[in-house]
Amino acid sequence: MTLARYEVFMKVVEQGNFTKAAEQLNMTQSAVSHAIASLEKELGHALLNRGKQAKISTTVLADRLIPHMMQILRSEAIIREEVSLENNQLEGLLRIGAFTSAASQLLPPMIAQIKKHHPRVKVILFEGTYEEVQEWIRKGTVDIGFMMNAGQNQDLHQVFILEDELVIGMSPKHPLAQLDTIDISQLEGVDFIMPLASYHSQVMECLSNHGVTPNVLMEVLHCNTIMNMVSQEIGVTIGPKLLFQSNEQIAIRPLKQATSRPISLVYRTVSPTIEAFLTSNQLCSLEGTTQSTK
Amino acid sequence: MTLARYEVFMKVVEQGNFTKAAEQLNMTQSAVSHAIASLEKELGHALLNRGKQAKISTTVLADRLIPHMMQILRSEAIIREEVSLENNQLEGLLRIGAFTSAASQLLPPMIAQIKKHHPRVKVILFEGTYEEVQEWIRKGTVDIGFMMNAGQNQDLHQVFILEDELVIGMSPKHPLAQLDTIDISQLEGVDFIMPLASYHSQVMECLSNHGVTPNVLMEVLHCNTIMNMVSQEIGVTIGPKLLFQSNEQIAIRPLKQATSRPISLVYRTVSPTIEAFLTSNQLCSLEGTTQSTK
DNA sequence: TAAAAATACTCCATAGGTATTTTAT
DNA sequence: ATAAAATACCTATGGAGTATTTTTA
Repeated sequence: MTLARYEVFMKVVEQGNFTKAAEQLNMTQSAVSHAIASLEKELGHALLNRGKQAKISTTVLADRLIPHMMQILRSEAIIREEVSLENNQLEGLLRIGAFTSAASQLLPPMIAQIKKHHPRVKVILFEGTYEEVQEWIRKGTVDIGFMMNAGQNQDLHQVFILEDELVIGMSPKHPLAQLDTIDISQLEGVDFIMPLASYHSQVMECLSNHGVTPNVLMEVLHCNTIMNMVSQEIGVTIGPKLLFQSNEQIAIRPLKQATSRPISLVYRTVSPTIEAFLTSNQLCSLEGTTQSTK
Repeated sequence: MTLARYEVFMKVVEQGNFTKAAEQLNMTQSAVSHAIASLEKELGHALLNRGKQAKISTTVLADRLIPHMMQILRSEAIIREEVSLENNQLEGLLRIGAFTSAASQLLPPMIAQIKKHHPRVKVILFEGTYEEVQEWIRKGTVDIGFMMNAGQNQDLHQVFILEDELVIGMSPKHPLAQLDTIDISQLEGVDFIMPLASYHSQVMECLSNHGVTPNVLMEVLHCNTIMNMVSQEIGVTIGPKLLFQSNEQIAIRPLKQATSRPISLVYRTVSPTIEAFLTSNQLCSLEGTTQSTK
């Protein structure tokens, strides 16, 4: 049994395609076909449903085996990382999951730090919604990721990063920008850009909690589009402070009824690369305990 | 990279000896030597300190790698179990850790049950002290084991089995056997067999808590010896009810100041064999929650 | 008919064996 | 002197390549 076969199999499942998997693994389509065939032969059962269907799909047995194959590959990767550490040159792969605001605001300096201390660590960023990131951490698609309200998650380690606050974002020329703090009721009937982005539900909750209905001009999916709309004085919006804070075209005003939520970095199991990532950013976790960085 | 090399390496570490490891793995000493050498070559570092020392010992790097190698082998074993399950014939290895009383009283019917339902599952019993069993579960030496006071152990699943009570064990002819319940103060000055077995500390605690000092005739390590002494009327003893209950030569009397402790089956990660073991004994666990079997 | 998977055939790297030498107690 | 590990040497299995055929959309 060679470990490589699991890697081939997982890549095929991921790509849904033998040929693409072969390319990514720098091997021939034939080798991939052989690998899968020999794996299936050794286990005595089919792992992939091919033919008849459009796409390749996994059998029920394969679905039960995949988590353990992933576990094996992860452990093997950690072994390689530990060895590279022994060579005073950490090498490895760090897959980070992040939602937009974290990816754009928090991550760049963090990645710079780990790259500075450990240039041979490859970082892959997976960007998605809050829910997707959470799922990726759980499933092991990413090694570590940002989460809101991480709370008492069973067996997840977490490091508190900061409190993210919902704020009003608007053009500095907007009348409301005169005020230091804005009461949410002041948004009643105001021209408003409704975000459909990952924090949509929070904004809705915030508005409905206080029975406020602004004049929703449009609903916009992408964060950048929202910010462009806002800076062009089309309307105001509500969003995480983190998202707006580096955009000098947008004035930020706290909400009197501010709702803030903790953002944490969360991971399932330590590994040398995760440890390196945390320590090069002066973050450390105390066994699932939330810990301040201030 | 073949998985087998990890298995070879782990067996060598376990046996501290290439030749013995080779025997257990049904291969030649030469093959083992090759396997270790190629593993060390591939990783680029020594894993074993040989020569100069009497025994083989692991390097610090090896110590860091071993847990992950074990994890890989465990996952691989689970994959095989899942596959055997697919063949309607569960095959696998179940390593159970138990202290004496559990091993002799609780385990036999349990093992009979799983053997009945799944004859191809091999069961290995590891008998040790409470502390050893606990350590084995933690380190993964055993897959599942009995624990006292399992409490809120971080990431261990547990299934409550029963409350085990400290009781007085004595010959039926002993004067105290007349009584239904015995007050611990009645043991003051009484001829006593002090157990050095795994429950020694509990007995000591029980006695000192109530300031009672019986007349300790001897201190005995083995449970069977203790029971023999007691049944031959040399003295009385204190021990877990579980231990005495099947010995009809020994009268059991509850202590008025009874101290009982919960015994649970505890495991770190599920696997098909563990699941089979639990379900064939009508035990099921609710995610780390203590659950009664009554 | 085009793209993807399977197969036939070949090659060679390596896991593992036998026999022997080297090393450590 | 003895037991255990390393090494030299050999074999065979199977992983991976090229070239080709088969299959499915």
